[in-house]
Amino acid sequence: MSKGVNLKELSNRLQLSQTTVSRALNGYPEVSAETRRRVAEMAEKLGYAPNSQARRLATGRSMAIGHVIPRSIHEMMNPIFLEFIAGAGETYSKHGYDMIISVVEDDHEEDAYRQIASRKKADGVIIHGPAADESRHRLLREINLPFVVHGRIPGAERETSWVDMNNRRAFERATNLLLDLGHKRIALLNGLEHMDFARRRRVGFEDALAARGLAPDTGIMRSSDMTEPYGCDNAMEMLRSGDPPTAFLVSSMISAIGVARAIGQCGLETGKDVSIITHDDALSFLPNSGEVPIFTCTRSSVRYAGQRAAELLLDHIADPEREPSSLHLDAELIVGQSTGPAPDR
Amino acid sequence: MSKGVNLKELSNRLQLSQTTVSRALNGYPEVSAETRRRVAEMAEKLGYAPNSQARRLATGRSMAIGHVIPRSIHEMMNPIFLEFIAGAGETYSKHGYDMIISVVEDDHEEDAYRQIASRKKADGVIIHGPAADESRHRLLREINLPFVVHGRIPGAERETSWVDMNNRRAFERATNLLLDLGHKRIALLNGLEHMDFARRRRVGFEDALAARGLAPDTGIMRSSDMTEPYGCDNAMEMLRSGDPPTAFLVSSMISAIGVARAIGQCGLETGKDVSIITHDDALSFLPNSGEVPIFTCTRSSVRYAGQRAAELLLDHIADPEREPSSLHLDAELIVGQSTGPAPDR
DNA sequence: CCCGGCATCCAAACCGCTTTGGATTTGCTC
DNA sequence: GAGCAAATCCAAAGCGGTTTGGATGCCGGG
Repeated sequence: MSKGVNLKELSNRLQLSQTTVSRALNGYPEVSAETRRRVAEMAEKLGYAPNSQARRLATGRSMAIGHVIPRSIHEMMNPIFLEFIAGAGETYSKHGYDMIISVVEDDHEEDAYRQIASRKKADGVIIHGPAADESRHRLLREINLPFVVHGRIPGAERETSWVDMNNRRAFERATNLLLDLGHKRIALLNGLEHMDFARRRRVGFEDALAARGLAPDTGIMRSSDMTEPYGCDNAMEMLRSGDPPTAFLVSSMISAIGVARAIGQCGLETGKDVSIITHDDALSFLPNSGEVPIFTCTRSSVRYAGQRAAELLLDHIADPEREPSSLHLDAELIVGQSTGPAPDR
Repeated sequence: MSKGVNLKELSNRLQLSQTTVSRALNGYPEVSAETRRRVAEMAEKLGYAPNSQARRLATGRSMAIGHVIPRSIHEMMNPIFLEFIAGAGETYSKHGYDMIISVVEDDHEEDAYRQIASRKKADGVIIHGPAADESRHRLLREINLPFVVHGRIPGAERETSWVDMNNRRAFERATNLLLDLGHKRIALLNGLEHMDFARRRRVGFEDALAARGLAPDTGIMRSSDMTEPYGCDNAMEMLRSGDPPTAFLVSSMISAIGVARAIGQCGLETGKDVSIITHDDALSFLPNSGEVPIFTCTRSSVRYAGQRAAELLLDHIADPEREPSSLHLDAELIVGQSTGPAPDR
């Protein structure tokens, strides 16, 4: 455990060439078992660890994955992002990769990607929060930087690798559950609809309504950053209107909590007077579990998505010829305490 | 904007030596203005960007800061951590540093630090969530890796650099506010008290009580991971007991939301029947602002703390001889809607 | 006994940049 | 016009690994 031993010194001590020592440590075959043992022993004794910069330079691979996040991300600079990162990070460290995160000014995102590529800072990146009019994938292809999308890029599903949950289907099922419970007037508190995932969720919602011959009422459909007050304020406004909804379909637990607060403040009871279904990203600090979860929800672990997205990316880096491949995660529909039959009018 | 031009090629094209080109680009004085201009122009034209691995190897500085986070962090694997990271990240990119995050198995944390040091992966690290019996600072000192603590290490305040808020004072003031409002029975929902910050908050709470000749009642003091259900369940239990508290002092907005939910479920009104003061880390997705914030709170921006901690660390890396220095942030006490005079009994 | 072949190991080139230690030129002073 | 410092620029030596292209020694086969 001494400090700063490098290859040269280690090989000197062993009376061997750097070549042999390097090979012994990296598991190449042209080294005798006995020599390999000696090398390993001495390396351990001297606390040798290869300098990563030197190795990266020599191999030409940076052994790092980049995540660039704009400074003022809306939806993203939220816990969901961290949870994803945590999942991806597990995969990276398991494979000896580093995770580098660049927080950049909003208008420097493209620059950040270009730098990653030109200065060889990372071997690949992950695209977060694809928008409805996404373009980052073109840039990345142009600069030849491998990537995987968390979410899907509309129109480029075939040609890109991605990991996403089935947003449309999840919200369709959730809506059906509410309809089955007799709810006719269902509010939608969606995320920002310039984001692909929010758009898909909305389609799922509308499809379910349409299947029963119902038309969506834009008067009780909102789209915004999914904060707590967003949920509370909008729910409050709707509940106090002349024709209040009897159920809410919400895109995030955080906002759902706000909705529940509004319901309480109106003297109503969640799950009885008013129902809520929310999407649950299975965030660690916002558990919605227990025998009967607080919220009825569509659930899909973003952390898991992070792990898998990272694996996909590493696969593509290992074999650049590989065809794009994707993972479609299905959200569970879990019945909790926040839903009940529509109240008699 | 072509690809892969390196120094050698660039200097060939310019009919200059690599030395001169390097110097011109890095702003050294021994280059004529005219030459510098030519170099800059050609570099731009060919889209030259120095390979960061090579540069790191040559300079011996990795230009990166490490953050190691255990896989199953409790308190930390929460939005607070991300917000801090975001702040720190801004500072890093402003100074040309990369941020590398290692998510490691809980029992490999020490290993992670040793690797960062021995393989020269980062020039420094930030210690997150110091415990009451912290020891990471010793390890880091031993392996000679510069660091800054987010929080404080009890007993090592002098010898380490840190950025922390005034936890004790904040909770003392909050408690005083409640006492001034006539509350006699105040519950404390604290974070995990093996963490330094939680311990300090508790002391502040107890000090304020003691100053008025009151003894803390451990029957209404809890310490746990600051989740939403934690707040709700514990508040519920206390409110339903024979001698319920009239006010709650809570360590996190997330849990405070849970407390509010419990209050609602008991048919009581927050800010009237029961008061809440929470600490507010100013998380972007949990805004507690507006003319009159929802929660009365002690507020201190962790994002800001992240920025400053990063600056401190970079300063120390730039000048290793520098004495440890620290930043003590003061939390504001902000009155919102969740507090009111103690109800008559 | 010679030779091809395998098992081992090594010297040196290379990755792309920074930096040291001059060499050459230019500009002034006296 | 000599002398000297300042201004410019360059060749080459690292930084610490990986990898190519042999050497060397030892073996059994012919």
